[in-house]
Amino acid sequence: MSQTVDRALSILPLLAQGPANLEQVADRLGVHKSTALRLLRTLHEHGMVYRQADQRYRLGARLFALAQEAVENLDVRDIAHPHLVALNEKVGHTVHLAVYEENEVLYIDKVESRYPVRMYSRIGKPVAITVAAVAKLLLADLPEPERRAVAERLDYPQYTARSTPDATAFLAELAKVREQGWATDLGGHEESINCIGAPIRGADGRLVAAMSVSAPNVVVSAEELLALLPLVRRTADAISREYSGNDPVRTPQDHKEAR
Amino acid sequence: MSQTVDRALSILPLLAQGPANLEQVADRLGVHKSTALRLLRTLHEHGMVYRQADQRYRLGARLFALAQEAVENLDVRDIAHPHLVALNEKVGHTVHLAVYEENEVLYIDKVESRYPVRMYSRIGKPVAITVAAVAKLLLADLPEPERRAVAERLDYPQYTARSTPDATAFLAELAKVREQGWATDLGGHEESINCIGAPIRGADGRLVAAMSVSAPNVVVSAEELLALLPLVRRTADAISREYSGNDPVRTPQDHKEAR
DNA sequence: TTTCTTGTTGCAACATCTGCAACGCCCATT
DNA sequence: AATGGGCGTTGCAGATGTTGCAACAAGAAA
Repeated sequence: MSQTVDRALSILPLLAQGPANLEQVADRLGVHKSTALRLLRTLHEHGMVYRQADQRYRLGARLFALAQEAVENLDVRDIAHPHLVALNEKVGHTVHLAVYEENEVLYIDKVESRYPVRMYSRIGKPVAITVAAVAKLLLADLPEPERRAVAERLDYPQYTARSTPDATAFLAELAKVREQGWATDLGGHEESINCIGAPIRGADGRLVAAMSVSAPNVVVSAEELLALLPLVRRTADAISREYSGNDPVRTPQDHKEAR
Repeated sequence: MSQTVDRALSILPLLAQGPANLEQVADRLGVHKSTALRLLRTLHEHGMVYRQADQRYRLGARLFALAQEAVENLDVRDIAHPHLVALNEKVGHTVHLAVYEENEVLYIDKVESRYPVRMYSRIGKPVAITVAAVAKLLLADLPEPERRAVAERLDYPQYTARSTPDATAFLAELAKVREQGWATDLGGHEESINCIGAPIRGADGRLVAAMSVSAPNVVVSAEELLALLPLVRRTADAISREYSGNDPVRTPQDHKEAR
């Protein structure tokens, strides 16, 4: 749409491959040296490119400062909430959103079941970390040494007969969760409540949050709840996509062709 | 230099603060809606901005990908990382790696403390330039006129009672740092956190980066931390040697494993 | 329904960008 | 020291791309 900006932005992926001097940039852009120079100057003023000692250009610091700032200001909740509501309207059960932070898993959003039977959970409250589906998902994503360290540091309260008994069992469960990409809690926290969860990932593939659908088995059986799994996973994936901004990203070579 | 590109790039930091709609962007940019629209479209085609469900714009995935590459291209990081990890394993405290670029000092790598007490810092984030040990080291290495110019241009926020008060004090501190070849920050940024740093030099003797070890004084006193200085300096020297390729390179295979 | 708000498009005026050619600087070669 | 080549930089005139306007479209609110 805007030729000048288009050209300027095309410089960035080019420099991402490695440092380049003015002439190389001009050539690969298909413009005159002086044009490339002016574009690079503008990029430079904004800190998007950096000029190293040998006068060659490479990507600049502001790029990751920007990315960093954006990530900090990005709230999963904002993005997830409408999806959670939509899911809740479809299935009727309670929907949770949780994040991992400093050895804890916290609920950060919740859409109440439309059925009168409610469960005990609250936004901001730590999750029952050894049994909840969202906790399993979030912990399963930790790098191996930390995962093990956390698992061994935890207490394993026997809420019910189905609660995770100890670190060994928990680590095995985490491995399974990691493998299959989803998690359950079948009566592990409260005897009569089942729960299925799915992961929400950021652009780098790491988990940023996890969501779950919970229902007491007086309303639906565990099997019926599990039938909702594809729906829950699709929702989680939709949130992931929106969160990481992957949606309509074109491949770099599309640009030249489209011009 | 280039108005169009200048405007387009000005949109990015604006969106980094949070999502904005067309009109907000146009207003804050001081241009007509249609102009802003075209700029945003161009940014969009390059994946630099993303349009969320509510039509508002935010920074896009490609920006993050580029930022990622930018960080990876800073190759001191590749070499330093294994050393930083090793040091962290030995002392347990948080280890930072930082570079100077365009009047800023940026963290480009960090290995977290194994203690639960963590400090507020993040890769890609600008360092508190007037107090941080790594900043003192990097600025002390600038040629005299530039060093003075930068020092006088800076603000001197009084984070704590021990923060560097003004340019004069800062220049004196830099002279000392230059002299002794290492630097400290004793409660200058956060009252309870101390920090010791050492320089990493390229083949030409100029600084290419600086590293530091930080610890809250609830864990170790300033004196205990200072006792680690020889170790920190040895680590920095090892990185310098490997980076400048002067010495028998230690363990080439470490890189692949650590990355 | 009407009324507002917000995003989008076509267009004519013109400001901005472009490519050129000449210049200057630095380094390598003689 | 002088010469020559490589590369970055600058001023300029022409023209291309960009701008702001005003009108339109679409959706939300009243």
